[in-house]
Amino acid sequence: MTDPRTPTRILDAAERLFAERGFARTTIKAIGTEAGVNSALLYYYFTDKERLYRNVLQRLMDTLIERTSSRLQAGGTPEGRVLALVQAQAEVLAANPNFPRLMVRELAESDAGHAGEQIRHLAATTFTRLCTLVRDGQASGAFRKEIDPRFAAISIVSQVAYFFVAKPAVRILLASSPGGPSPAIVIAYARHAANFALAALAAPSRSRSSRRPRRIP
Amino acid sequence: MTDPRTPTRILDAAERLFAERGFARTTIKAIGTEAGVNSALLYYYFTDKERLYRNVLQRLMDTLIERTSSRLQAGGTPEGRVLALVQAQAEVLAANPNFPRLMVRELAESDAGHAGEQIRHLAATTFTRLCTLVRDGQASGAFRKEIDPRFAAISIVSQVAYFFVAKPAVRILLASSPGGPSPAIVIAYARHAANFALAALAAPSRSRSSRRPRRIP
DNA sequence: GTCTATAGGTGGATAGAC
DNA sequence: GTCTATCCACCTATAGAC
Repeated sequence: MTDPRTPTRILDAAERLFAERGFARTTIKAIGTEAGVNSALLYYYFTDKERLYRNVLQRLMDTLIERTSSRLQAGGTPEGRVLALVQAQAEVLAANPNFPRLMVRELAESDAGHAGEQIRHLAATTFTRLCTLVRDGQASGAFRKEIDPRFAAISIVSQVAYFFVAKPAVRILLASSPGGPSPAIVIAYARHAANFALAALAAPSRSRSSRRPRRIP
Repeated sequence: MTDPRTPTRILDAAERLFAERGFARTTIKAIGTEAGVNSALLYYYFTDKERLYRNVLQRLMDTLIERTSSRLQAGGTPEGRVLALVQAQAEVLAANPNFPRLMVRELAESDAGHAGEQIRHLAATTFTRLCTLVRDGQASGAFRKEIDPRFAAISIVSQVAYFFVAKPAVRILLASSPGGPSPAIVIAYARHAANFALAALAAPSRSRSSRRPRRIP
């Protein structure tokens, strides 16, 4: 029985299991069972386990890039664009809970990773884009100039990314349901993160000499 | 030949390999070789692979707790204490590069983790402590009251934690050496992160009506 | 305490029928 | 395209000599 949905089924199952258990602990047989197909089929479609894994990652990255880049076209003030980026990032990660887990595993794997190159490149691209954005804001006078834009980019991305990675711990702090924080909380957090970043970046209003209390040099 | 340093050697080797490759991809034989001892000895000292892993994690967590709690006794202003916490966290993570990797793996593993409970508890404790600290600052008027202290705690921890997790990507952005960012950069980043957080938290100076530009409600 | 040898189990991958 | 059966490599864990 030829079923055109078989490859998709396999990818879906593989994505779920790889994210939950990691590459090594996930068996081909388990993926087959989860997908409801015979495990020998995985070889027919994806040659071997390694390639299957990379396919999973690639599919995830494609949707990520597609969904964010459409949200980032709109110009506007630097503040508005930072805001849009943070929210787009939060939305995508919230919609694909498997992505942050897989991504973080790859990052943790450093050099021994399966798809380290793809992932590192993606992360670096996000950082770089944000970095430019912060520089623009500094040039326009909206953001404080003493901040290193590269560091700022890391700070901003971190807030959102880590929220999803550390979900189990966050769940305890927020006393939220076992399935992770509710969509409402995720949205609230994303808004908080954007505000937090903007408040940190904001140039002091040119009003007074007593600018801003105690910061270290 | 009885050698009292054997258990330590094993733990050191195991820590390195588990952090690099993860639990499943790390073999008992590889640990033995790395430690320069016969692999059967691992069973003599640690019963089985699972327990060895938990011992590695436990040792790491003990040093983490010890080093940070000593740094956190000192009272002071809320700003000073946030500062101290961020820097202590950065120092410990920088000194034990294996820790963030192992920790993040466990977090990613969600429920299927080997030592999930320990790790989640540790993370939650850190969050909770910071959370209280932010609340104190809000009570004293040093920090803005509209911020949810739990969200703030997540934002603050994230900046530092993610920096170490995403090292490979950060490396590209910062164009730093293959061994990861230099100590000087790590210190600089830690200072940035503390400032970033404090600037975001700081209550607006009670000077003017035009407080702080464009924040979303 | 340390080592050798090996049992026993698991999982990736292939051959070949349908 | 899909399934059954199976091979083979590898790894955990133990038995037992020294």
